[in-house]
Amino acid sequence: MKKYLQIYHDLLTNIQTKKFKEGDLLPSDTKLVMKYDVSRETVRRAIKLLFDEGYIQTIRGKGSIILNSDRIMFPFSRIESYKELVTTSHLHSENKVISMQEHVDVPQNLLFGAPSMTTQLVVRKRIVNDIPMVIDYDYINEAVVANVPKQAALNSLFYYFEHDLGLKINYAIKHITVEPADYDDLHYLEIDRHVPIVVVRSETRLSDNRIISYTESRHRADKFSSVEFARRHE
Amino acid sequence: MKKYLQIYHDLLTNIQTKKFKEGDLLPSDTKLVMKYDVSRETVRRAIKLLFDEGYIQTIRGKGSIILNSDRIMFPFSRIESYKELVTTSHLHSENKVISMQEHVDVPQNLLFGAPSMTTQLVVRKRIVNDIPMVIDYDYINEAVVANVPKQAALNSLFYYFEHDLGLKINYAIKHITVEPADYDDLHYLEIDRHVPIVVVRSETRLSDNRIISYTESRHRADKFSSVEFARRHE
DNA sequence: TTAAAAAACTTGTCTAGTTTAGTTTCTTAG
DNA sequence: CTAAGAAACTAAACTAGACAAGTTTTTTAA
Repeated sequence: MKKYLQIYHDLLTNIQTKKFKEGDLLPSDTKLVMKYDVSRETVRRAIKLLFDEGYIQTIRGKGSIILNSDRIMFPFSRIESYKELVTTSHLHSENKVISMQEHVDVPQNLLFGAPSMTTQLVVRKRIVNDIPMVIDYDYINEAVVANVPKQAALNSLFYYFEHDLGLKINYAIKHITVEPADYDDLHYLEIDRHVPIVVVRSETRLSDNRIISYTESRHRADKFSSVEFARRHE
Repeated sequence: MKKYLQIYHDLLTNIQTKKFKEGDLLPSDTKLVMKYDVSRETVRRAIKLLFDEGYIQTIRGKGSIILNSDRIMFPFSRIESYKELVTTSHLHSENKVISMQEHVDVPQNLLFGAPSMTTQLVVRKRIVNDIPMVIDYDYINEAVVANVPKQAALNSLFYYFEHDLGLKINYAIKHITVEPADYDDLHYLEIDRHVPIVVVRSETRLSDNRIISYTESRHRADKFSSVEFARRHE
């Protein structure tokens, strides 16, 4: 395990379990250097990660203040935020596979000009506390993943890609719009036609920059909520 | 000027002006070290920034691939994305001040449990290409900023805070929901009642962690669009 | 007692190296 | 000509220092 990630996770756990309280100062670089027996740069990498993700606020000459992290839990600027949301908030969640189909072309409006590819289409419905919340259309690149078993779709596609296939997912670009509900939305989400839909269209890539999937997630807007943390650079 | 920021801006300019083309490799660390006559760590800081913001994809052993940066231009996970959007896309934009009022309490739903404060409320309307797009309710902390002149509200509050007052804006937390239009939305945005509103409620802080403002931005959802870049950490 | 100066902290930036792990290119043996 | 191996490259992680620029605490002088 990389040292700086070890330190990062260690500190993060202390923040999330409130061992380090909001408003308090994190141990200084020097103390962390002594505690973990690493160089200062390594400590600073861990600190930088916490800073970038909005867990702390560093002030020169003073220290690193711990921020309220309860509020920065459910951004969609995280890949697969949905699974995280469900596990961290102890909701009862269910995945239903609506359909699976091989050798499908990716729709033009998902590609944003990129060249097309043959994919396996997985359509799923996510139900939280017995309320249908999201319909996901996943177009999985067949050049990368041969054939997704139904069990993987029921559980988590990302988990299957990373743990079972050993693929490294690296980043995603997400386009967010609000659109009227279409026929399938009405049907699968069991809403009436004046409920708008938050549509998140994304392209996901591996660490070698190959595209693994295109996804269209359709959330019922009345139940939709997201929190973003934005830091300013000079 | 900090060296790593200098290098960062230099490289970014080359990417944005397409001098470095999509799919090409950035000059290697060693070459950049020679070009800018700095240490490798300094080069790597600049590279890291580009990486974090989604401009490049680094692959160990290979190099740093330049990604398509046209698509990662308009996220709301940037503070004051609106001004950026307008300037980079050469739209004709106008700011109208609807009202200004001193000694106002911040509404409960904007505070998220934080203690209240006295603020100056500035209500504005943003018009792009003659279409009213957003209503902004800015509650500006009177303990930080004495009295905002109307001219600053007409131009840009952030510009006024940073350039005229020398304040350093550091980060913001943004809550995004979709809600039905209220009476003021219908009136000021000139829409009818079935157009939903994307509501972005945010808290903005300075680099010393003081709150400078709470903002509620109400966008007409049919014209709303955002792009988020999400990188995965282990 | 008070106020100024000094010391001891803090984070931020930077240097100059090493080792590790991965990719690409060239060379060499068959 | 081909395939295997070596060499030359690439980024990633880490070390051990330096000095700068702030804040806080302690000491000193009036």
